[in-house]
Amino acid sequence: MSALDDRPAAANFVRDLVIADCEQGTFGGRVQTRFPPEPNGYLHIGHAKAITVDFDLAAEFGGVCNLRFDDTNPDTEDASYVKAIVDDIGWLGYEVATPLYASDYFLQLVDWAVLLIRQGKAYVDEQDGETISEQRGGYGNPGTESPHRDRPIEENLDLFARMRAGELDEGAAVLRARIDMQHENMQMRDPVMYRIRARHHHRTGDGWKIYPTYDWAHGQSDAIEGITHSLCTLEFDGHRPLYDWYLDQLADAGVLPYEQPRQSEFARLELTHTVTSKRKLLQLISDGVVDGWDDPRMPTLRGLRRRGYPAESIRDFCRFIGVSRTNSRNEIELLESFVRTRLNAVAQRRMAVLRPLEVVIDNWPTDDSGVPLVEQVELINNPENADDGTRTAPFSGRFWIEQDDFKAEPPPKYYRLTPGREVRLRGAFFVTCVGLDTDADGNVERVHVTYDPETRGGNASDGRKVKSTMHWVSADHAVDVQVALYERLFSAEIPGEATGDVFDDLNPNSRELLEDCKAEPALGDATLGSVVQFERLGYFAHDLHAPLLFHRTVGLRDEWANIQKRKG
RNA sequence: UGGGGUGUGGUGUAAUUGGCAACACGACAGUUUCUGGUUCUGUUAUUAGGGGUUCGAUUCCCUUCACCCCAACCA
Repeated sequence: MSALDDRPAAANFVRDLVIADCEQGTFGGRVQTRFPPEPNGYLHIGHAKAITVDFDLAAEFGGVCNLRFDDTNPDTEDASYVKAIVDDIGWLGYEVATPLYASDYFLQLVDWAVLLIRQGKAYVDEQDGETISEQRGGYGNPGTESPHRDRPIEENLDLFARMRAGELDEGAAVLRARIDMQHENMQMRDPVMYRIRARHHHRTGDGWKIYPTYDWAHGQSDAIEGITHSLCTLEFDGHRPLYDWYLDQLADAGVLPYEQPRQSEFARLELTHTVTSKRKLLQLISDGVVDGWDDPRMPTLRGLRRRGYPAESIRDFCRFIGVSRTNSRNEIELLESFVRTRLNAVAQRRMAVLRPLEVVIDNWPTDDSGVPLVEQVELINNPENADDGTRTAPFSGRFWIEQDDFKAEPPPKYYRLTPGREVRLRGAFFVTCVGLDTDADGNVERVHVTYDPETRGGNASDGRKVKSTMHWVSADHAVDVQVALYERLFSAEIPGEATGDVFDDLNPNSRELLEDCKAEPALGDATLGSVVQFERLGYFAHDLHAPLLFHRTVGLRDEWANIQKRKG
């Protein structure tokens, strides 16, 4: 654990609740949480918040957090997602001893359902879904009771057994809790506990013909595992009375193995310029807007990872934004600031030129046969970390600079290379612009400079200063690389706010692939997946597979860009 | 239409439960610097509105308003 991880957990209402429970001995001093994803999609930044809250809270109070797959709907779930989710959680930095599955409790759940039937608290309803829905009533109007609501217990037992045995067709019947069709909370109007679904399940195979609903499975799974604090998002707030009702019945029957767990809800994470809805992420892929779940523009953990976001920075962010019940949306800039903070400390510096402009040193020395001499200059790997040491880079009479770093006619406050001005080439020499070559259209093709041999290493012996230090890459030694530049996937802060359709706010320039970039030779020794800083440009991640492809993780804070933006 | 939830700067969270509204991001102005990065400093708020109780209210009471969630055999 690094220094940033040591900061005390921020105050929040859930943590206060846990502290109060510990003081009062509510759960015998135990704290146990769970993260319950449904294995039907990939984890994204929103899940990262839930994971961080669930795992950190348990860890802080000496408890454990279970990873439990909520695999109660065989229609959409798949084993491949299970694997990816376990993998992503591990990458985020959390240890999962053994993944658990709601499907492991199917037998227990059925036993408990039978218990409720015997107590007259559940019944089989043979009406179709549409009828049941109509009878549920609406906001303000009470529901009406099913004609099957008062059928004899033996009949319910028999019908439920037949549902389970596969003797009834899909949709022919459901098991319902017998609560209150007049209840002002819709969730309490005799909710469905089981539906008939003769499907293959990724873990239980073809044995089950009925599957429990979320509400019936979730709280009971919590109880079986000994969960104390069942944390979920705000939209489940209305389900809490039902969560408690089921557990109350089982507690009254004396069958719960642990203290009765409690559910608390907090606001989900929303980010500006980002969508996290599973449906919309899927559509981005199927429409070909992005390349897949791990496209560096995706808010998925796999995407962020490929983009170069350190797992620690995601955790820092999730810890910092807090836990509350206020619907809110965090600025993506905050996430990026945590990424920069982490990367600034650990990323080694390298030089690369994205849009090359050739510079020739007119007074550079040659050997007897007219070949330019080559100097090796020493460069610091990371000014933030002396232990990273130094490296050398070749320097000769021709090099590349960024097109942006030269202006024939400089705008106000521009202090990079311009005719007549002297600048420093990082770690090398001072050079002064003495001329330029242009093509037929007047575009700058090449810049001519002279260098001062007395400035070797980057300092003038007479102590004179220059306004600007620029990065460069020796033209005769450059490594050709490709760089993918990324901007926000959605240009609007709140995608879809204006028209109702998030896809109207897609940024057409979310990716720009630069094929003709020049990098210093040290970049040739790629460590796949690692992140470096290209000096003055930003942080760039080596692709996981292609050694000479770099993804821009995030740019450096750029005051010059702000100055230009302000001028419009 | 009924029920539930939430309102603190541009943004997100705090405030020892009635005592100078704090932290961070962003923005702006400086500082430092061989990265227009980093560092450091400063500026950026009548706590949704209106009443009340009190010496004193983000906190307690009344009231108005705004936003979010709920009528899947999804989770």
